[in-house]
Amino acid sequence: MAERTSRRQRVDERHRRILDAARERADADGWAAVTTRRLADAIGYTQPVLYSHFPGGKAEIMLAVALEGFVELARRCRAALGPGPGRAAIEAVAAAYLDFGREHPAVYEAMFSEPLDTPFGQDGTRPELRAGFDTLAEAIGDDDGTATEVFWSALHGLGLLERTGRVRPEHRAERVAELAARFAPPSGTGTRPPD
Amino acid sequence: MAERTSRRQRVDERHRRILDAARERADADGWAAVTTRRLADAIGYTQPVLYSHFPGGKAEIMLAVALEGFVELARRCRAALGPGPGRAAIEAVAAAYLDFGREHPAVYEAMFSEPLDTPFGQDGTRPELRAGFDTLAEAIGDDDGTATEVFWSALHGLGLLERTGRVRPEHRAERVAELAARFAPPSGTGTRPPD
DNA sequence: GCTAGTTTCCTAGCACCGCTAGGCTAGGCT
DNA sequence: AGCCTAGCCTAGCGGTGCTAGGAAACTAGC
Repeated sequence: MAERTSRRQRVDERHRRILDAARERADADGWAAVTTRRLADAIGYTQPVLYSHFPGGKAEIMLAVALEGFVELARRCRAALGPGPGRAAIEAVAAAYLDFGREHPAVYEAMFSEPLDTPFGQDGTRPELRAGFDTLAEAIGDDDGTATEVFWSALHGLGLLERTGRVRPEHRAERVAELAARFAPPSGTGTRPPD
Repeated sequence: MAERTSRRQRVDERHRRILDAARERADADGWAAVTTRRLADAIGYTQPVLYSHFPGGKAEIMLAVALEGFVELARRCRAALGPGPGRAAIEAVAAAYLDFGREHPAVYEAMFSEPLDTPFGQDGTRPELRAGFDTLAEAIGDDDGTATEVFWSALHGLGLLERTGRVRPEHRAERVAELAARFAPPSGTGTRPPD
């Protein structure tokens, strides 16, 4: 019995090491640099071992990294969200969101750039994918969903355009402030953009 | 002389066929489906011929497709922009922008998902890359640039999240309306979101 | 201790990728 | 006629994701 537990532990630990190696390498050099051979090398085994953990191959590994990313992103946004809605809360959540995207570009890419067959529409969506969206909705005081979708889109676009150098890097704070001003709830401190 | 012109014409026409084949195949099946072998087959030549037109290989072909995309996207946005700022103009420009992204997903991807070493910051940016941005700025009546960057980010994010199925497809019109309401200029018809 | 069966892992190979070196052929020039 | 150049193709490099099949090690029953 202890024998079997030990075996299970070894398998689990290897599972973790695959995901950690994939995430770190991808965040450092992009998903193209994550190859099955390098990944196998990183964990001290050969390619086929990866397929015993992830039969779907590289795509399934990316999906697993993405799912963990959703949990982490939601956790960070939740932590940044203060007691109630308002511009400060929106800015804090936005900054947390963008920070995550900047720190883990490849995880973020796996989360959002791939079609990801699992449903995302608000009905059948898995709870871990839903938590981040709910936090964004709470930040801007939206209960319909449309405003949250637009707010989220703006965050998503901001992170991507910043990463690919399409917007002025030094104006990041102004953009976050502008975004918060545009999406502050009507009854908040103010709805007009600054300046 | 006519001989040389004819030769030049043949080269130019082949150049065009490469770009057209790449764009069509990519928009239909994604850039991963655009391989140098298939591309060479499509134009009736072999692989090395591609490299006489585009020494940088596939990356340079994608860049060329992207540059043409910038021109077309700017043209469409400009055409959609009415006489002056206002919610209707914003909605029209936003719809034109999103339509382009939906019709040419791979062109759009080449335009914005790649790092694209040519500068994008407002100083040394090539005019064809600048035209679309200027149109967006004009639509929302912004002259600073920050609001335009955020507006553009929202459009960018909307298109991408829509394509990857992260937002409810049937709410597209509501999102565009919401976006226009949030970014309508202060002196416009109204600055409050609808509903 | 010995054998049979299972689990675990690696070797070797497939088809495909982007890309390139080198040779063949056809045409213009001297 | 002979050479030179441009244009194109054949063949091949190293790398990719992925998989079939066999070797080795470990477990269980006697």
